[in-house]
Order: sequence, then C-alpha cells, then structure tokens
Amino acid sequence: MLDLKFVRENPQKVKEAIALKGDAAAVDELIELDAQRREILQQTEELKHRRNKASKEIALLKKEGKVQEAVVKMRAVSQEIKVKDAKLREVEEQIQKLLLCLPNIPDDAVPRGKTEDDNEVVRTWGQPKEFSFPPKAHWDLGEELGILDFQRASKITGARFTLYRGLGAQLERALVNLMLDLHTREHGYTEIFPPFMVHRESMVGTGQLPKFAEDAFKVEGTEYYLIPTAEVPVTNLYRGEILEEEQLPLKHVAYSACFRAEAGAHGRDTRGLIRQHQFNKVELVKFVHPQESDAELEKLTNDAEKVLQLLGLPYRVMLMCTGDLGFAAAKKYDLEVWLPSYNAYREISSCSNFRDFQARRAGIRYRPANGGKAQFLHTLNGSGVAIGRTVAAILENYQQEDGSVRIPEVLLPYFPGLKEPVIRAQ
RNA sequence: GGAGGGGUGUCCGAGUGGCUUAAGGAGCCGGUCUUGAAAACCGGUGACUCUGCAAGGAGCCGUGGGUUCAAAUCCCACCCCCUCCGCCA
Repeated sequence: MLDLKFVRENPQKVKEAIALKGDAAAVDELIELDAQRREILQQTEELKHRRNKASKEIALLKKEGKVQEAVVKMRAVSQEIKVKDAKLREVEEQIQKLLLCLPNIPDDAVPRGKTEDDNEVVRTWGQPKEFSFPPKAHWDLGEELGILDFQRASKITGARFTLYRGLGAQLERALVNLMLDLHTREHGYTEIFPPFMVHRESMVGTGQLPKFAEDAFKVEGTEYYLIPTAEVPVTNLYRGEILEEEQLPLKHVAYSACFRAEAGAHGRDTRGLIRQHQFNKVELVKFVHPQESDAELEKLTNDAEKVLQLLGLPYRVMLMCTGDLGFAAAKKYDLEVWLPSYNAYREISSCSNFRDFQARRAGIRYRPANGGKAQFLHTLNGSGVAIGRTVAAILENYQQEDGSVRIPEVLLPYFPGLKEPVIRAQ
C-alpha cells in the first residue's frame, strides 16, 4: 500500500509510476476522495468539539435542573454528527479500496518494459549441459522411473497435482531439508513452520487480496485461504507489531506447501511439475531497516543462488522490468534454472524487495534506537527455492543415457543407506 | 460441539453512564542520600492514529455496529485467550 500523504503530495510521480505497471486512473479518483475526506473530517471534528464542550456543561447544569434546553439543542448536533460520520465512513472505505488495489512504485533502477522480453540478464552461472543423446523431459523420466505419478494424482484429485513415490518422494523431502539446513546453518535464518491456511487479513497484508482473489483457494464454509506461499503467514508474523530497531534484520526461512488456483493459466505448462495447484517451497523472508533493504535484497538473492550452486544446476539471474514486477514488489530478481526439455531457462525463484508496501498494509513497524516515532520497516522475500521445479531440474540435468538419474552429491547425506547415488527404474 | 470466566496504557491492575484529563502500583528518566551500588525518599514520564501553517482539535480501553445530549461503563454481533465437559490425530 502506498502512503496516502505521498500520493497527495506527488500525484504526477505516482501516476507515472503506476502507469508503468498498469492503470493509473485510480490515482485521480483517490486524490479527489482524499480531499473530500479531509473536508468532511474537519466538519465532524468541529461538531464533536461542540458536543464535548456541551457535554461538560450539561453535567454541571444538571444540578440546577435546567438541562432540557441544552439537551434538545445537542440532539440536533448529535444527529448531524451521525450523518456526517456515515458519509465519512463511506468515503474512507472507498479510499481504502482504491489504495489496496494500487500497485507498488518500481525502483528507479528497474528497467522499463512491458513483457518478460524486457527483463535484463544480470549474471549467469554454469553452462547448459550438452547431452550426447536426446534428453528427456522430467515428466517422461519421472514416470519411467516410477517416481512421479501424474495419472494417479489426477485420479485422486485432478489435473495439476502430482504424486511422488519412493526415491521421488525422498528426493522432494531431501531438497526441503537441504535448503532448510543451508539457510538456517549457513545463512542465519530462523526456521518457521507456519499454518498453511490464513485468514483474509493476512492475505491483504502481503497483497494477495483484495485484487487477486481468483488466484487463491478459499476453504468452503470458512474464511480461510490456502496459502499460495509461506510469504503470507511468515510476513504476517509481525502484523500490527512494533519491533525494536536492534532486532533488525529479522530473517526467517519456512517450508510450506503452496496452493495456487492458476486461474488464467489454462494450456500453459500442462505437463510435468512446472505449474501445479499444490507444490512445496522453502521461502526466505526478511524484515529490515529501510536503509538496508537494497543490500539485503542482494544478499537474499545470493542465499537462494547458493542452493542452485550446491546442486550444480545452471541458472541465470534476471532483473525484472516494470511490466513483470508484479503487484507488490519495487524490485525483483528471478532465478531461472536451465531446463533441457524447454531448451530454456525457467523461473525457479523470485526475490523481491517490497520496501514499505507490505509493512504499511500489515502495520509492521520498528522503533528507532534513539526512541523516535515508529517507522514502517521494509520486507523482502524470495524462494529459496521452489522444490518441485528443482526436482524437475535435477531429473533433466542429471539424466543419463540409460534413463537413470544421478543424485547430486550434496543430497547424499539425506539418502542414508542408499546403495548407489542413482535413481533407476523401480 | 456444550458450560463458564476473561480481553483496559510498556507490564500488573482499578474502574457499571457525566468530578476519568483512565486511579494505584511496577517499570523507565532525573534528583537527594551514599566511597560506589542497593534500598528509601522527592520529582518527572502514559501508547498510537488522523487532521491543521500553527495554536489546537478529533479519535482510541479486543473488533465492528447501536442506544444516549454524553459510553471503558448499557445493548447487539463477531474475534481471541483461559478453565471444565464431550470428541479427536
């Protein structure tokens, strides 16, 4: 959420910035409503001031028994307050609605552009492997090896769900543990195991609602949503709180299942693990001092990259252009892993700096060490990384000519008692 | 699911319609005393939000409505916590 005062004082700048992401018409409406609000507010406050004064007088007059006249007079004032308050409430609701649907302002350093073609390559790590045989797609490998069962998952639940079996299930679990271990032991994150369902307010806090309701699964008969990412519960950990400056930065890592309706994605990535209604992810979330968020984004991105480096998966780091930034981010790096079946790099992690956008929505502040006024802090998060897509990348990049798949060495401690570090047809 | 109890300032806690400008205590800050510290005593300190150029004003006692000239206090709905019973991994 943007600061209403900032919008009021910089309408042109905000409009330009919003236009980079989409529709800026709401900004004018917002400014008009804001003016209305302050006018009504002044009127009601004046009336309430009168009422408060009269109230005290009536309390005194009562002793003399001459209350009637004053009471009748104030009855009218009170009625007027009620009417004006109702109008004020209405205007404020509209303001809130508009404000909650306004996207964040992109950082100056973010390249301007409309589509993913305008994203910039920041750096590349590793080389896409040359195969001496035609490499298979992970969905074929997974089925042939008997470790991924798309058919039966759809029998049980439906399309875009996967069932892992045997070493496949173990591989998924090993990756979760590898990442949690790495980030807690090497990178200083504190592990969180959050609820996988949250209420509406949490979804609003991180920006999934109110605008993107169709992307989320809501649990029927309740007001709960299945989380689309651990970002939601973990960022909302400190909703409505004032932290001490010395506590910053707070760094959390959380494993969670993620649930996405994938509305509007019909026909895209229909095969394999790339686009699922349910997938696993290890998420990194940071709460930082505003001055540190730029540097912390770089560090967070590096932390996520480390996972791919340990697994020996070739990837590149992309800086998202304004049109590909998403709703809440001010700046975003995507990590894209090499997938032979696509003959291309595919997103496996998104690392974003939200600045105070989420903090303002969720009311997360810090108290400066010098004891000044509480300030909104900055939030960041990034996948560290998406598990399902990592499995896909391992299967495809580590496949061998006979259809077996080597297990990356760094994962072997998570496969105790394994005879050979290879997944063969079972 | 059933029954009961409770949510007040940083914390504990009083407060059943106007004298609450939220008592009292703890804490915190300053001071006296002391070689120093503790204790004691004295003084100070009350979040946060909005609005206004300012002086100031308005709001805020779990949340949202309502009653009233006036609500922490009365009414309604909801949320959360605790205890007991039932059910349950």
